[in-house]
Amino acid sequence: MLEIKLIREEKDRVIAGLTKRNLSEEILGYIDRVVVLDDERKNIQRESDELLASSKVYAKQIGGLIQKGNSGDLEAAKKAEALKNEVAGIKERISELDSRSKNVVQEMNDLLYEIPNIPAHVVPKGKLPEDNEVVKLNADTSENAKAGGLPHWELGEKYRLFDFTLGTKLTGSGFPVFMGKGAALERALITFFINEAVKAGYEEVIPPLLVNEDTARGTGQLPDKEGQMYHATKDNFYLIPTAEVPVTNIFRDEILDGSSLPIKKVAYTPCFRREAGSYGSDVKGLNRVHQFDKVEIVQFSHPDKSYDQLQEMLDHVESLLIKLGLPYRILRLCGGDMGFTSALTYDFEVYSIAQKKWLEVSSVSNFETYQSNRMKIRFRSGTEKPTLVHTLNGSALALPRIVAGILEYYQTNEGIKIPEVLQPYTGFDLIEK
RNA sequence: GGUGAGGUGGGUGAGUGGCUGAAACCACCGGUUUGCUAAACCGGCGUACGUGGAAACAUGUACCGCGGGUUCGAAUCCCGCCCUCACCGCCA
Repeated sequence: MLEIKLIREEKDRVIAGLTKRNLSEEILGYIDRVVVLDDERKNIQRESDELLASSKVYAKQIGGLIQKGNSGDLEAAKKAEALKNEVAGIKERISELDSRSKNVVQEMNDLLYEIPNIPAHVVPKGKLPEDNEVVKLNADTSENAKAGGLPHWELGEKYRLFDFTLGTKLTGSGFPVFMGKGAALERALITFFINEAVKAGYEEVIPPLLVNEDTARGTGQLPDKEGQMYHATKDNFYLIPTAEVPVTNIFRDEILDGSSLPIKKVAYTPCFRREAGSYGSDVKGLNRVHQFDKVEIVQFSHPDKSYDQLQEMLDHVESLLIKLGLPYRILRLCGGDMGFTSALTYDFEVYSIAQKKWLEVSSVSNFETYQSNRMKIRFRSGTEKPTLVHTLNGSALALPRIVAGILEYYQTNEGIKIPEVLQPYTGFDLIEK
């Protein structure tokens, strides 16, 4: 969530930034409402603090009087009773203020949850994916370029690499079963991606795949995307939709040592997404599934350095695609297409030559303090006050679409060639019938 | 899953109704002393929000796992939940 301080102090900048997202008037109206509520919160606290202070004084007096009363001073005992009545009145007022305060804070937080992050300066205006800015194109998409061939789902069947029908039997649609060289390729990619990230200075972590409510709230999955997560209701755990959730929450409610920044973590996890409402050619084959593997990189950065770190992450992700030799492009997402919590997002897309469409394989974002404010992830340098860190994350990379891209791009009459960098990991260089 | 013990500041740990935002020690920071280092000594050393202030800072309130309750007054008593440890059961 946005910092209330920022909204108060730089309201114009906040509103100007948010208009890039094409928000409704209603949401923009929340800004003013939040400030009003915050004022109310302050007034309530001021009064309540004063009453609490006076009741503390009374309590001490009463204590003294009761002691005197116990040693026979009837006058004191009487006075104690009188004061008790007085305090009872104060207490009543305090509890009144208390419940008002709870309501105000609740409403304020509810509204703050509805206000998305402020897009960075470079974010283009726009509503739709078409408005995204192509910042790099490293692919030949012309008709006479390498094109055609079988789509990956047919290749998967032909070479027995994965089986959707079997997945449906075991679970339901969108849960593919990888097998044979398909499974080996999957595993090879995971290890390759992790090794590359470790080489780039990321520490590997293996987090839990189920998280509690606090953790899901921390990264904004709750309440915004409740319906997107699988929910184990008996224990009230959520299956993670991305490693971002547990990994970013590692430092929830922590004050980090400023000299430890940036902190870089990489995690491989399966990801679970209900994808309610998706349909059509988007969900064909591996394009969109309910369970998939992903290697995620996460950084906790000093606010002054976070855009340098973002660039570093972009370079890292790009290097993976270059090493795999796949055609790709990089998009800077427009205000309307960007995630709710992000300040700046770059998407990496691989060109599917058989489907003649772009497949998103990575999304790299700087969240600035939007997540860290919610999670209270701060750092301190020397004796300074704690300050919110910037959080960043990106896929490096999301597996199924990379597999799709590789299968389609590297298919030949002899079979599917394995990119050279992967061969040490797969142990074979060709997938044949 | 059952039984028992327990959750206090960065760490160890005292504290069973008021004088405790919390002893003491360790760690850490500043200073004195000192050829240097160490030791010794002195001082400081949580977070959030409010109020005043340009700021340094001062001050009020809250916080002793979390949430309720009892009481004039709760770290301390009561209830619920979470977690940790030990033993038993089950088991990869």
